[in-house]
Amino acid sequence: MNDVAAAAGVALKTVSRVVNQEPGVNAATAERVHAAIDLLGYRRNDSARTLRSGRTASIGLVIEDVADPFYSSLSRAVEEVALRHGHLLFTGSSRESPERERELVLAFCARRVDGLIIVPAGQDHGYLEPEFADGIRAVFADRPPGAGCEADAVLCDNVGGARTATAHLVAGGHRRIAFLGDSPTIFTARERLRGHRAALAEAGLPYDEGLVTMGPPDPDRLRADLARLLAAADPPTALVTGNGRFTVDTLRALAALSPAPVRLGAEPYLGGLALVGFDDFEPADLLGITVVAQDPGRMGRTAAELLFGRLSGDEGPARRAEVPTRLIPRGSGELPPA
Amino acid sequence: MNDVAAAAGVALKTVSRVVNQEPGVNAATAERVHAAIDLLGYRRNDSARTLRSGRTASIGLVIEDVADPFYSSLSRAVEEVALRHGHLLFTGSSRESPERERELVLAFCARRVDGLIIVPAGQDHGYLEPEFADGIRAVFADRPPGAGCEADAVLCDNVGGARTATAHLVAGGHRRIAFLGDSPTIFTARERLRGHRAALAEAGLPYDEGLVTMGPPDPDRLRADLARLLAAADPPTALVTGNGRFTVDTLRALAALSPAPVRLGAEPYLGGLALVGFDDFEPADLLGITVVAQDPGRMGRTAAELLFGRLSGDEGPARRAEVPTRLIPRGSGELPPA
DNA sequence: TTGAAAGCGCTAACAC
DNA sequence: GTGTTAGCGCTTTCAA
Repeated sequence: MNDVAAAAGVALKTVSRVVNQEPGVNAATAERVHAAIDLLGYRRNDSARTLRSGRTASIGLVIEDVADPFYSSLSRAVEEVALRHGHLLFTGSSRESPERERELVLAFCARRVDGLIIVPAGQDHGYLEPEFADGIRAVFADRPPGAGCEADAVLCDNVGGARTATAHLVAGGHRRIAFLGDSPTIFTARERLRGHRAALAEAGLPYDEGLVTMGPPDPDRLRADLARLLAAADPPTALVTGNGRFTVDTLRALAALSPAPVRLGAEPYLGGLALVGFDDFEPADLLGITVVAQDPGRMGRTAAELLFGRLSGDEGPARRAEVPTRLIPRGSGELPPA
Repeated sequence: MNDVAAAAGVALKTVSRVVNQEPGVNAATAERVHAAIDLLGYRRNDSARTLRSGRTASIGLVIEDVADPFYSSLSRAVEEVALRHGHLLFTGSSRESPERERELVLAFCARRVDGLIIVPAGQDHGYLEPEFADGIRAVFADRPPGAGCEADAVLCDNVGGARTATAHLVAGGHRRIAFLGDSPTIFTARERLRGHRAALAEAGLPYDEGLVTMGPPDPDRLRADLARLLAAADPPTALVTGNGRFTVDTLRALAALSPAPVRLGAEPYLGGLALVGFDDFEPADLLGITVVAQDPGRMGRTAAELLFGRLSGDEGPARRAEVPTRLIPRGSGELPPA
């Protein structure tokens, strides 16, 4: 900037004004400065700008795994909003490790991001306290912050969605409905189970623990659990799967267990079992799978807009936003009990 | 840092040494400094560190779209390697716009990232010249840099993979094989078509332009093209689809066009049409779709490792790495001609 | 083993 | 409309 100023025969500050498009610079002077900039190939150093102004024009996003379609859709939406606000985006995957979540968040904070969007893996966010005191803002997405941490959160209507899924099957005449969910350590998994139970209770159906299996996504375990369920004296006639990955893995397991070839569409499906998946996934339409769809794009957008609201001075108590779900019937959830 | 130094009764520089784990600090002194750090809740400001030292310990990744499974897998691999090298990752999606690609890259450069991994949308990378001169390193992934830009690139074996796909169908007895690809403005689409043509030529089969449709991913266009192909006097007996999105959209179109219910597995499939898709996608196994799989994770890892090699002083001429493909037979590609 | 001083490239605050 | 000065928080260099 110094060199540019010298080349243009003006003061440093004038160059700064031109570069930042501040008003109050003579057009002719600005022209000379621009010429000098082009001549010298000058580009502003944002690190210095950041250091001086205190704002980095960047935000950090911590998710579970970029390669998971749910989170990558969320990422895209966040990226979109960030760019519209002139901010750049740091991304990191926690891989469901509280340790990594913390490291990533703190690394972003050390870079002095203006704000954070966090899909928390851990339950304790006390480590954010000093950052909050420093003025960093955070919005939690998909899962709430740990107890004692006052921060905005954007959540899916997990209970309502799961209730809808189960109620849909109940309305179709099913009485024995199995629930295959993620590990109960995960917030969304617990909430969805709650919704499932609520639907059963509303229908006056008993809650049978033998029809519930929850655990980390391990195809082998899932297949074993499913085989056990189906071999029982009184097997389920329908399944509710707790997220996109579980739905696909369940289909794989069923295909492996099924004697007859698997068929697409609204035909008798997978040995007559009905299925409703929580969370939509790419070719669920081709597979004829009924789902309760989430809206990761909307979740990301909502979280990002909430964050930028905070960054532009919106104070006030922590907010909770809830993103609705939508039942999409495609055949598998409309099969009558065998 | 000043405050910490005062609290610990040492000089600023000593705090710096402790924070950076530089050798040559008395254990007792370090202890006092640590105590002061904890007491004051001090965290280093990386912006200032960056400004002074000139290294940001961050890299920028520009891809086409985070929400595309191919690129999100690539992202995850890059992220993994970056973290292992103690670097943070800026991510941005160009959305196939050369304009946006350029803006993102330059924004990352203004942040003084140490290096870049770019999936280029544009053909002209002259704008990188001054950045290269400044010491920024770039590795291109999935597509090569525009002419005149000397930079490393990690590419998929597009020609070989497409040749394998078509040759596989030829070996199965097919003589009329349609190719449904992405817009010819895209490098990979052109290369894959080349591979397809090479396989036809090697089999002594004619190249029929009427069996090729290329264009941006638009389901309606694809369906119209497919309807036209199938209604022709001499329709194809097999299809090669040019990427994951096209494969799924082709299946959708076929399902819409098909009078009979669509079936999965090795059964007569989609009116007897055989299909090999370029690029694997999540439940292709469930759908029984034969594919030539790419390896986005390996591509991302290779690109990132190449970049970090450069960052640690590896000079020398620009390199090209090629990531192999793998044919995965699942039924749809093994159907005989109708 | 520790410290003092200079300065990275920029913007804020205030002259003129 | 333009310039001057100070200083953001750190690392580098050199001295003790």
